[in-house]
Amino acid sequence: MRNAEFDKEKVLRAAMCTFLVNGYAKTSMQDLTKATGLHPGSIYCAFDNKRGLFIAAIEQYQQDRSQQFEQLFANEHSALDNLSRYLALIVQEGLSCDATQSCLLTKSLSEMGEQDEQIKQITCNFLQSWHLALAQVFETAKQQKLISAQSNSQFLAQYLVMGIYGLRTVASTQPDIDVLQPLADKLLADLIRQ
Amino acid sequence: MRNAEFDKEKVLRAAMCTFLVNGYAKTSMQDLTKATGLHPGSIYCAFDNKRGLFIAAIEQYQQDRSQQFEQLFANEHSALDNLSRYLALIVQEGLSCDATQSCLLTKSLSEMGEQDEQIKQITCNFLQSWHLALAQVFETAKQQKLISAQSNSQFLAQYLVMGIYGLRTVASTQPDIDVLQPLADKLLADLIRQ
DNA sequence: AAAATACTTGAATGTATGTTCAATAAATAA
DNA sequence: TTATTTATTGAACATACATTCAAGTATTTT
Repeated sequence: MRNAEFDKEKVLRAAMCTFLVNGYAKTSMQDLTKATGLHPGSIYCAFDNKRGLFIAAIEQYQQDRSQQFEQLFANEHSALDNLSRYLALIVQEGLSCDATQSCLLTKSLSEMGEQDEQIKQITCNFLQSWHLALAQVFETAKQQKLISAQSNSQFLAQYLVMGIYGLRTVASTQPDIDVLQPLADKLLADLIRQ
Repeated sequence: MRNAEFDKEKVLRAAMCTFLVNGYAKTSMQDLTKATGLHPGSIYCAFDNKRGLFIAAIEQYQQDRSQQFEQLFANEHSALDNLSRYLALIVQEGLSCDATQSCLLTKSLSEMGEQDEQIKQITCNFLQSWHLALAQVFETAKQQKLISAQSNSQFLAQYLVMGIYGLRTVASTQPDIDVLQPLADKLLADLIRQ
């Protein structure tokens, strides 16, 4: 027996960044060996092929984002304050003009959803679980009497998801705080309005 | 002298569809010769190279969309009715599950914006002119006293742009009328609210 | 009609790519 | 220690790709 020498999470995050900057198709194995420090054979041994590494990177991405999400919402603050902080974070990411801060799930879905059914399934499932997590936040807001008891948490979460997708795209054309912050503010206001 | 034998607009729309389905990187010259009916040499003669054909296809896309937009809004109906019809169209496109109905500008920006500055500029400019056209619609709504005179048309258009970006992404994960229509309805309602 | 011009054809070219593999090294088990 | 298993190395491979080009064809100009 012999264990792998490399740190799997580090390798996956390096691959993740490379895929985020170049996209899947334009990321070469050479890019990946440079970014991860692994030789081709090691990548094929550990992840089967380029696509396998990509899928593993997507899964790592989801895990990292989920953990970040839980950390942000795991407190006793008002759910709406947490939502506000969450949107501020997304605005910040948009301002950074850093491709490694954008969403690997939507980017991959946009690039490959049409041609790779499995990757479409994986990304859609992860996006769906994000939607559900947001719905939970609105449920909490309801319990905290911050929004009307008649509110449809599911729907509000869907609307917020839509808004965040849109906000990220706007950020890619206008990474400007004076553009993004008012949009985020109105989005939140429209969500909590009775 | 001798004129090209092919119909340039037809060729560009065929290329457009191919790029929309496969993305730029995964569209091969072979795909393009098959889709357009042109031989490689003809493509290189008319458009320089694959990238030149891509840029020409983007420009054709913008022209087609602008024309469609103007047709939809060139009437004496209420500006809000026109907006409502416009959103219904976008919902329809989302339901179609047809990659050729999605937005070539945002898709190209997402795929290549990080690596090709010129394509980033072109797509951002076209998206910006769309934003301006929508701002004009809100100006009209203001003149028609359909929205408050204090409304910021520029901002409302930006918010609508954000919503449409988001709606299109939601459609790619859930092409379901029961998901998309309520989102479009709330988006419009939030726009015209005082 | 003849010359000139410009488009069309499709095979050929060189390059870049994802992948494989045999040799080597390291770790564990017997 | 020895045997066995598994990871690492990096050169080699086959393929697929964007692009070129020389020959052929059609149209216009003189």
